[in-house]
Amino acid sequence: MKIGELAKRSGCSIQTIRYYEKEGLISAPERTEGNFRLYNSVVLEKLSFIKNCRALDLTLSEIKHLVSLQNSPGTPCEAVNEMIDTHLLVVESRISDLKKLHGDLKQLRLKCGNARSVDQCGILGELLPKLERSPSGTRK
Amino acid sequence: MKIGELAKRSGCSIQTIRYYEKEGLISAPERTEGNFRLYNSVVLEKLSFIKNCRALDLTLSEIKHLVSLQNSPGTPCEAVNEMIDTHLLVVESRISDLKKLHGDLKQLRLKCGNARSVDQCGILGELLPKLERSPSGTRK
DNA sequence: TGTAAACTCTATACTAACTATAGAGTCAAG
DNA sequence: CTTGACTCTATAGTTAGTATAGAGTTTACA
Ligand SMILES: [Zn+2]
Ligand SMILES: [Zn+2]
Ligand SMILES: [Zn+2]
Ligand SMILES: [Zn+2]
Repeated sequence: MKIGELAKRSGCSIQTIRYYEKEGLISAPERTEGNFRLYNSVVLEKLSFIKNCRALDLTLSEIKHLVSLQNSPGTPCEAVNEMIDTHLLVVESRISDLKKLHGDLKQLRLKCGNARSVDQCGILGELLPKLERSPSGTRK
Repeated sequence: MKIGELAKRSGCSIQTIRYYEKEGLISAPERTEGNFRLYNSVVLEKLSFIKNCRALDLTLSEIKHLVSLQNSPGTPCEAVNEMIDTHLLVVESRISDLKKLHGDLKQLRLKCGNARSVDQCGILGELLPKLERSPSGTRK
């Protein structure tokens, strides 16, 4: 199987497959005489594993770690659990950041109805820093 | 005020200020004889505006758009409202993606207790592609 | 006056995980 | 034998900065 077919079957793009190879997530395959990569179906499983991990937003470096763990089957799997736990914490904190952001944006949105002009826009006004507005005769 | 003082007063790093200048978010200031940037306090307001926008996770390109709107005060502010609305949608979809991810991770975490070995890890097992497991005598 | 410290300058490389070329080579069909 | 589809490597771009290197400038102090 050449890289084009692997791409179709795995759902990874050709460039992504070459990128994973360069990053050491999958091993370099044999080549044909003409220097084309030649894959067997085992790599499909590897790519599938990587896709599953990426769907959980694990980083490539974390995935690399998991792959290397798989290659030492006897060792305890504690590190896997810890990785997932850590990852959960990251995701939770991202969610709470985004919720705060969402609240802020909602509130900001309320500051302006339609059809004002830019200089009177309630949203832009809110984004500007709060200044002592000099009421017209005051100076610096 | 030279760039170091501006950095302290604005809370942006020196590199960030130069970066914003390069990206056209703030205008290039005067220079001293020795080619040092010289700022007046107006730029503090501009940086503050940018920081407020970044806190809402608006992109630099969106902020650039807002800045250019501010420079045409007469035009209607509809575009501002639309930007915030669009941004809200993006944030909402990120939140729901992350919630799904969180659920998936939680469930995955349950697949493994402590103290197993890597080859029997429930989490790794879950991440591997589902295969017809050949029960030992079966072949391809 | 000399010089050392602190500051600033530009240009470049790095981050993450790809994507998108350019330009060259390979292969199969007609 | 040529066309088209495929593949190769190397390089640049994406975002919003951060972090250098190496050079020049300014300030403080002895
Ligand atoms: Zn993680
Ligand atoms: Zn408005
Ligand atoms: Zn946006
Ligand atoms: Zn486990």
